[in-house]
Amino acid sequence: MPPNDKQTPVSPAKKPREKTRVAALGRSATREVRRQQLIDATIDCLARYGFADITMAQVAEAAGLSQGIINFHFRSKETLLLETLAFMDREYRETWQRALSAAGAGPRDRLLALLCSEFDPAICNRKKIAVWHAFYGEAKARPTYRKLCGERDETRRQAMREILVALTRDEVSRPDCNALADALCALTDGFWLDFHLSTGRIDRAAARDAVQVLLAGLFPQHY
Amino acid sequence: MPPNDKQTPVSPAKKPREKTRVAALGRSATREVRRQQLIDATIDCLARYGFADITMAQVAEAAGLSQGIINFHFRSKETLLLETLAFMDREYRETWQRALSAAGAGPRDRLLALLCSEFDPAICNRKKIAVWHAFYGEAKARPTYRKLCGERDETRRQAMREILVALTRDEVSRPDCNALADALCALTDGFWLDFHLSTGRIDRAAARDAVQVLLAGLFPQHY
Amino acid sequence: MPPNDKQTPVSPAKKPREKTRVAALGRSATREVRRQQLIDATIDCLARYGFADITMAQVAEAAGLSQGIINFHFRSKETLLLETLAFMDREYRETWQRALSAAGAGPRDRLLALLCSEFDPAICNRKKIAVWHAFYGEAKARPTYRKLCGERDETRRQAMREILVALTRDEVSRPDCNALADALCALTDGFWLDFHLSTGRIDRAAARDAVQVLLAGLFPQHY
Amino acid sequence: MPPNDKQTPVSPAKKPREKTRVAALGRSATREVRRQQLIDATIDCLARYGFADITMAQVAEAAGLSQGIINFHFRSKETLLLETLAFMDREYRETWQRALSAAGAGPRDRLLALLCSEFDPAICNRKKIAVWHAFYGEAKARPTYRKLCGERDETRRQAMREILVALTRDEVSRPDCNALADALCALTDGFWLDFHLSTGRIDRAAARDAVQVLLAGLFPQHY
DNA sequence: AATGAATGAGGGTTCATTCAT
DNA sequence: CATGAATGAACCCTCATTCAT
Repeated sequence: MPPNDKQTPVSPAKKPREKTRVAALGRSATREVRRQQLIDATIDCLARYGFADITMAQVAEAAGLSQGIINFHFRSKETLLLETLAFMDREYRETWQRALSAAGAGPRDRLLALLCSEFDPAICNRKKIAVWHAFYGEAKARPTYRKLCGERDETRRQAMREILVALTRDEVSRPDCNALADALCALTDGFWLDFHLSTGRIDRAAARDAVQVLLAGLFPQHY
Repeated sequence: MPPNDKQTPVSPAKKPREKTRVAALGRSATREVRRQQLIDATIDCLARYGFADITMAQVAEAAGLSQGIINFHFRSKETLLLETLAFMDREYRETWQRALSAAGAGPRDRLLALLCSEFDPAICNRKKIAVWHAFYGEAKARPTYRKLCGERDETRRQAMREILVALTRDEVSRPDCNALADALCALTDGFWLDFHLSTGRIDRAAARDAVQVLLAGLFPQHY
Repeated sequence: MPPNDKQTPVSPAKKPREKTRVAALGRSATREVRRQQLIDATIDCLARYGFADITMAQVAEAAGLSQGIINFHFRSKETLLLETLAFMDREYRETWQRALSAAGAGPRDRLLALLCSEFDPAICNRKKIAVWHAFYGEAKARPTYRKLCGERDETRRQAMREILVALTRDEVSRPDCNALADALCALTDGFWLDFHLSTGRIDRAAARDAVQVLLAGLFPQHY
Repeated sequence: MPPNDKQTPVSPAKKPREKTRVAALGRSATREVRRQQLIDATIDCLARYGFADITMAQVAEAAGLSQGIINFHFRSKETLLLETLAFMDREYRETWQRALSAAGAGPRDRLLALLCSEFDPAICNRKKIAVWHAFYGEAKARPTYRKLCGERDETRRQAMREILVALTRDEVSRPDCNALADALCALTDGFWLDFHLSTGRIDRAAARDAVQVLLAGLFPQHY
């Protein structure tokens, strides 16, 4: 099971030439529905064409809507892209926070839950990973992107630190939890890059296993 | 010491209007010199403007040359970009291979050398890292990029595997060296992303230390 | 009366800077109207600037539209040029076919009608002739042009042959109708070139007369 | 025998990368030799690429010389083109004038000689005809070309008129020699266009025959 | 709300011309 | 004389954005 998969097709109906393009959802789809529809299409197109080549026409086409509509629902291309990033940011945070909530109070399980949530198919799949890297690629040039992505990581790292502190509370020679948190976060980010660059040489399960090998090495009493 | 630094200014003199733009190097700079000059400018501009916004005019300006010259020395924008990636690929490979050569034969030192070479300022600095991520960001959309980057990683991973096998040869319960190699490679890649997204929260030394913390945990008899 | 004339001015109003350039025809002019508008402008510009120097900016300006519109309605410069040729081809064929239809069944009148239709002001005027020669000039380099022009001529030549066969049916020593058809077709083509290269030294009427002199010499019993 | 043929190859040696490009002719080829070399290459390229697409680089390449040399021997592209036209003009005039000189004093033979000289392979071949039509195509846009081509035709037409006057001196009802001259000149020009647009449907011999059919019809007592 | 024709700035690229060697 | 790297203006085309319908 490589970390991509079903990946919904960009343009479900290849010929939207029939009169009422928008018939499917009805002309009175709420504002929010339309916006999400466009954000989804943006994610598809970003994965498919990349940041450098994506065009508003492609996004509109992928959404089954007309050219001009993006500037109606979003102010500009830049806004659409930013809100797409914001959406992915929310989705990402919710994933690991939900995993933590489900894990209970023990640091051993919480650490595992936090690490494994990185490989949740909802966020860890070819398309989403490609889009994340598209945003990373622009981060240097666009401070807003860097800030958002940086904060996202920092939040997770902070959670990681706290769990590690709890986990190692009773150890005789406590390790540097900050460094460990940095390393564990880097670890999963690195696997994402691996997913992104290789074509199926490693899958989510293998990555998860490798993480556990490391955990077992680091915390033999816990894993 | 954050992992960027001196970063030579893109356009030192903002006024190239004086007659002989090319006077500095002489009109007869060899073909290779001119090409490298343009590749360097491309790296600067990619870091500064990103893949989506880089223009050939910017590159030419940054190189202190005229617009048309790029299509003279390279065939097209695409070619220039590709050769820039190829150049960075060579530089990267040479860095860790040189480090390995210098490390001698012992697996303990070789592993450390390989890991630490990732933090060599020559390749691990804000600018170069930004450029790498710019290429990563386009990898999904441009198979050639993905292939190059993927192969680069695979080569290093293979070296890592061999070292780990040697290192753990005499252990009673040998760990999964493939998984470990994956993890250690992911680890350094993840730190690069950290460097890229955060603004100075971690530096090369800290990352190197964190790696050693991990090594100490994993191979207490060696580190 | 030289074979050009009124030649509508390329850019009637030199100042298209007022907000709604397209106001005259309304923004919703049908697709076909816009296309024809651009083809007409292309004909004007081809006659005025020649194949080597025509630019899409000139055509758009001549049509009173904006630059980008050409690539919206036609795919490329090449397509616009080709469709312009196709339009002139249709117009040309319709002219002589209409003349034949109007001429009745007698070969004597049909021959005269076919020959005279070449001098119909609708197709035989400075502008159109210049455009035809612009296409002829490119025919060697662009097989599509050559093919279109060649077929156009062949169709007419075939009609000419049939008329000549009918005309000479009862003659004792029948001439070579194929050769005659070739010659008569070449004759009018040659007059077009004469119109094109000379400045008013010969006009449509004179050319028509010269053709009749020839006919009288060749078919004294008919003309 | 279609009216093209041997057509010397544009670039005899496909790889002029060997050091001394100019070795063949020697570096000290006289000024005139170089100029003619470039004019010949221009004729080749005009036939091959057309007026719209010919570039100085192609011409230099076809001549086996380097880029910058054209602006050395001719002032500009425009000058080169103009001198190429002048060369072809001279060649053309010399051909029919030589034919006339060889024909003796009798108008019957002179008329035939003048007409047949149009089909002399030296000037009537695919390449040269293509080049002539390339110039014709630009005639409307470039008055100089039109003037040259127009005068060329007028000179020949004048010769034609004088011969026809001499030929018909003793006829009872003398035809309109001006109109006849126009027609006969148009006739051969038309055949050139036919050669140009059709691919081998007619050859020089057939065209010459067709001309003779016409002459026989017009001047039965002479032909 | 939605459409899609229209706009026009800006990009990559070509190419005539220049000029140091 | 000849070379070919270098220049820079101009071209075709793309595309975000606007706006009449």
